Amino acid sequence: MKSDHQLVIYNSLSGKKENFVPLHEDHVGMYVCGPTLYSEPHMGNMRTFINFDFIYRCLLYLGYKVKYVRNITDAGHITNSAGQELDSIGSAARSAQVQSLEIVYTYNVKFQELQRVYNLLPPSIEPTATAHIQEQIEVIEQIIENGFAYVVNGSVYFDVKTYMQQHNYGALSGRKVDELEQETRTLNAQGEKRFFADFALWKKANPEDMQVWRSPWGNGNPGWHIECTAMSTKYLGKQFDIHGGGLDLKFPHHEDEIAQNCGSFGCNPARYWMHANMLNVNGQKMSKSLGNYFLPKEIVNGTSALFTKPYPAAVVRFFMLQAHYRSTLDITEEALNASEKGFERLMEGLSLLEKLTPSNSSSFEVAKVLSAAEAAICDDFNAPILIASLFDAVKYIHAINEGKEQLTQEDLLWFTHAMNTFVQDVLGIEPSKKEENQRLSGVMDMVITLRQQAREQKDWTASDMIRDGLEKAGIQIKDSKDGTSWS
RNA sequence: GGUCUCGUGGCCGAGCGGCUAGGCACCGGUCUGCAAAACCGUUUACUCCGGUUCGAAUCCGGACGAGACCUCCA
Repeated sequence: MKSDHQLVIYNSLSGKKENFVPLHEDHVGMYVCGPTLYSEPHMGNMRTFINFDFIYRCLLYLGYKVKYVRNITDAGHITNSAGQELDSIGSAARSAQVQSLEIVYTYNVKFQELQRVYNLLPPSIEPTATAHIQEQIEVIEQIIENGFAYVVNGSVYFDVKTYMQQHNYGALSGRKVDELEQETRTLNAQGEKRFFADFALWKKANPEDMQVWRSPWGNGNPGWHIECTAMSTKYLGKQFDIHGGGLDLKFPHHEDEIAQNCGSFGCNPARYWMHANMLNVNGQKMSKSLGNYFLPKEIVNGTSALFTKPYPAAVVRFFMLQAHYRSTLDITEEALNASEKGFERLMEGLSLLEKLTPSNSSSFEVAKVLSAAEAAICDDFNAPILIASLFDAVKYIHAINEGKEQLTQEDLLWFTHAMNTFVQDVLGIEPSKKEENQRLSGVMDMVITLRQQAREQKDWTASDMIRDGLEKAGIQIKDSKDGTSWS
């Protein structure tokens, strides 16, 4: 690790910030629960992926060699909370009258495209559940062998009661099983389960299931949580450094993952559990069931009913990083507009930085400005503080430009390189690329010359007509001492 | 109902015992033919009531309000 600051991470398991010490020096293994591809991920899903992408980038910045695994759920999850069975991938496929494979493939292509648009670094590996059925079966067999699961009528259930004799079920979510029991006792038909809190590791196939695999217990589907245990173990080992996901996965998904890992390999899979908070719309969690969601592509192409205009993906990303990953974030047009302005200010600062002229001496310490940014990264990946420190740096950039502050050639290069690293590599914000349209710029040069002539002749009517006309066409004229520019 | 989290200025959002967060908006200024843009400066705050403390937005207790999880969910 190249930073002077000690990296501190908030661990959901302990509820505290802890010094980060990787299992293997300079290496980090990180597993993040990815999307379920029976529909297109919405903006709330994207926030989680953006947050973990930022965390991934921070770790890389700090000099760690990171193995980042983010799974893709393409196997149907079966639930039977109230005796009602639901295969989400299967249902979507049936209604669309196409094979489930086709659905999953279609959404996967869209998801990959979204990752490019939102500038997410590709994970080291993106394993799919369907390609790891064998591994899942092997983990289940191990759990059975260890006595923490039982087979009933072609299904396999995790035996929470037996598990609790040796392990702490509820360590992550803070749930007590006897409390859970009081809550659920009245509701549900226990069915095949021996104990209400038991959960399915393998579920016997239903006649209408589209996805069915062979197993030692007959044809069926893997349970909802087993894929993550199988894939994280395969690619990162029985224990690794960081396990992340959305806050809503804490219980039961992550709790059950811990149980499965302890039940098969005897240890909690991850040393640090990290949970990203939700994206809210009007104070409520964005979710499919509430119907208050919009898609990441809709905000970019301006087709979301919530917003009056499109916002570049980089602006949306910037907006999200202005809040800490552990806080909820409310998305509104007003807030987005504020971020867009700030985003432009930062970008203009960066482009001005490239044009600064060096001096013989430096009037301030570059290291001090940069240190604040690095400290923010190390303090539980505090993106908003990082951004605030970059705005502080922008003030210095303008001061240098106005001759109020100076930097030597050497310091200026250092400053420039660091700023670009923080913005592009760490925040993952690509500077807005000006579309270099040769023909348009030729025309604009001419129009500006015409207007300049009118101005020199004090023909304000003509000059304002040109200015207003361009404004209507979405081109803004900027007059300054050094001449006129447009954007 | 149970478990938990949160309530910060016009908006979004950091901070989490003493030190300006930041962005946007507002206001003032510089610049300008007038604008716009840009830059500079700047006002406004910690839901309420108690307690601990020399000192609390920050810790403790209570009230009110909001949200999450307990069911697929990032």
